Amino acid sequence: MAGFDPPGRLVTLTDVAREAGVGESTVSRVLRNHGSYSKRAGERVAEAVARLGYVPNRLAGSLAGGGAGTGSGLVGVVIPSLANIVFPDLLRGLTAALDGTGMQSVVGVSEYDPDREEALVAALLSWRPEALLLTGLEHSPGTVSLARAAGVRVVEMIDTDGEGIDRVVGFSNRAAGEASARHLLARGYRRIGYIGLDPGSDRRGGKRLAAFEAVLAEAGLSLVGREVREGRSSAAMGRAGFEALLARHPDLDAVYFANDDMALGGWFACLAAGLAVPERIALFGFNGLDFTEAMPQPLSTIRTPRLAIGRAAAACLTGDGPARIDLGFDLIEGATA
Amino acid sequence: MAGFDPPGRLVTLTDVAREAGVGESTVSRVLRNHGSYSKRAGERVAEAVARLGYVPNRLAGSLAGGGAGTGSGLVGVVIPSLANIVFPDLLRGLTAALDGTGMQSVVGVSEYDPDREEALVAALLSWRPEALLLTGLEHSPGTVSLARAAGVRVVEMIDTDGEGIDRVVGFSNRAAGEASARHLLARGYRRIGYIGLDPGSDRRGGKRLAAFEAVLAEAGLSLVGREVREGRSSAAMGRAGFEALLARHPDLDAVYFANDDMALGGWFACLAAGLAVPERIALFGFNGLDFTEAMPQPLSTIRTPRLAIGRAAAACLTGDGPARIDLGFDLIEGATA
DNA sequence: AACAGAATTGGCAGCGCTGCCAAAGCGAGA
DNA sequence: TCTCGCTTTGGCAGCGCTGCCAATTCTGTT
Repeated sequence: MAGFDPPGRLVTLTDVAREAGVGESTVSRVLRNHGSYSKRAGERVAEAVARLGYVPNRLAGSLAGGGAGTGSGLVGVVIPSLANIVFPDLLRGLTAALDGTGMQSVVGVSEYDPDREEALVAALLSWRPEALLLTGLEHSPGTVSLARAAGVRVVEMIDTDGEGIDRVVGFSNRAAGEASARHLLARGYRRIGYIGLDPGSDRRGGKRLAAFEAVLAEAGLSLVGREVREGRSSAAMGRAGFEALLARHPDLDAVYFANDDMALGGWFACLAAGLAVPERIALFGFNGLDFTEAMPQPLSTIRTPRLAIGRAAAACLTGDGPARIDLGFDLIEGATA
Repeated sequence: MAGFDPPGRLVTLTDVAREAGVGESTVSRVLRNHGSYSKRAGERVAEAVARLGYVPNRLAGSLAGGGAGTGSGLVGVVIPSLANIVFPDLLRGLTAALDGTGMQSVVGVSEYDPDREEALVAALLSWRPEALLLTGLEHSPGTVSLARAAGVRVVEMIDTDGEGIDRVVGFSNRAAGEASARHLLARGYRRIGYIGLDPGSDRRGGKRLAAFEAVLAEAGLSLVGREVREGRSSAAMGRAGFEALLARHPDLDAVYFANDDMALGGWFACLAAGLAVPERIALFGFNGLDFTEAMPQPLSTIRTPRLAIGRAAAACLTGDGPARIDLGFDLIEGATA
């Protein structure tokens, strides 16, 4: 039952031309609706295509279509992870915007490893994509030179704090960190802890934290304690981290989390331990994931424009927009801080 | 600063051959490490590649490489959504398994629309992928005939309840629904409600529900009430649905949710309303998402082998495994039912 | 009916690469 | 030194399609 009608050759454009009784160029023009052709030719070709079940070969089409410039219809995308809904959200915005343009994205997952990112970029470029979408601004030198030499549009998504290769779409993680700190300070919290991931791999989290600490320093404060974990962030990690941190620093009055997943874990921990939030201890997250607003106490967090970033990145591919698009973020006051 | 060194032609294999002072075929053999060549030739080619910054053109490679069979190195994947972490998990398993094989996946998102799925399949097939990975067993006739005519391996993921086109990898949603019902019955719950999505689009959820109801019927019971919502499932939707359902049927003693996100929303609703779980009302989810185990009361749910499905699907592409792989699922007793 | 100008059409080179094949290089035995 | 058998090499056709160009077929005029 495997799908093998003719195990051999697939239907080609030449077959369609023969079947329709027209020339190859005419078929090509009809199929792409490019150039002029008669109504009659259009009908005959459409019939032949239907009869033969022709599926165009875009490998050939892209190869033929003027090597550089005309475009293959592929977009190469590198994201660090699929485990965190943030990146699928990015892809969602992207594919939604790409839908109907005839472009497809080829996705690589770097697992936060710059070397792997470089390998992926090389692999993706071998498909001669029309554009390359990367995540963040930190890349290996090899990645940068590959991207530059490719002669295609390069869009770096999410982070706007630094120099980009070509186009940059995102928001300022630094500003997000600062806003978080200012919010906590304004609410009167002074004994603040942090729970996050290894800044070596979580570059953007590291930027937020640095900005957060800078604001604390301005106020003559510093983090009371921090708990940094390795691996994939999760509610379980957030809960364990929170419990460990609170055991070390029972006098904390607020905790800043690297993201909402971990913050949810922290909230679970409070619930389990009977700690009043935010009276006994305040929680502040990052990302503004869907579930936060359904919580009995909506999580105080920062909502990032993930879909919009994906969409804007797609828009960059075609238009000649600005080199840098800052989509900002929203501070969600919530009820946990 | 855009990445445009030579706005015109990119480096080709012919350039490398000239630079290295060897023939094109030799370069090709060296680069693919296929066929025999001297050590000296290998070195000269490697140097020339490095010097020129050559990136192979796989469009051309795949086109040349014996049309059918030799393989393009692309895998076409269609998933219904990126908004639900379940499908990124699938991709994660897949890309992890594909990593190092030189294959890349091209992903399309159908948004649960069979027509869109068909369009995506056609679009993906135009890249002459080596395999086509679909989600679920329900497809439009057009999708099925396209897939069959393509002459490539077709793998349908997640659901094993029904006939597949070629290969099927997943678990039985029917069995999952039955297991959920048996669990609730065994725990003594009798007045059970359901909160889920429109079964027209959520086919697999519909299968689970049907099986769930069949088990209830065997025990002489039926669902006390159900709340079916449209759109993207979320904790907020689960919470709203739960509150609506409970308002209509205050005597419910358990609720079966279409997935964990909605169940989390239900749990939030209980927390907010001060309803004891599971004493006053029990909650049962589906999927076994990460956060469920970090909850103060771990959610009672069914853990689905999403990563393993992705991995197994990747394994199908190469090997000649069985037509159907059932990876099963785990019932997580949890503490909410 | 003849003609200019526009619309439509087919032929064919070539995109960059791989597979095939024949030619060349090489070492060892006669 | 010459020949045999193996390894290594380069040339070239062709994958399926598109772009270009010249040929052909219309149109509306005069």
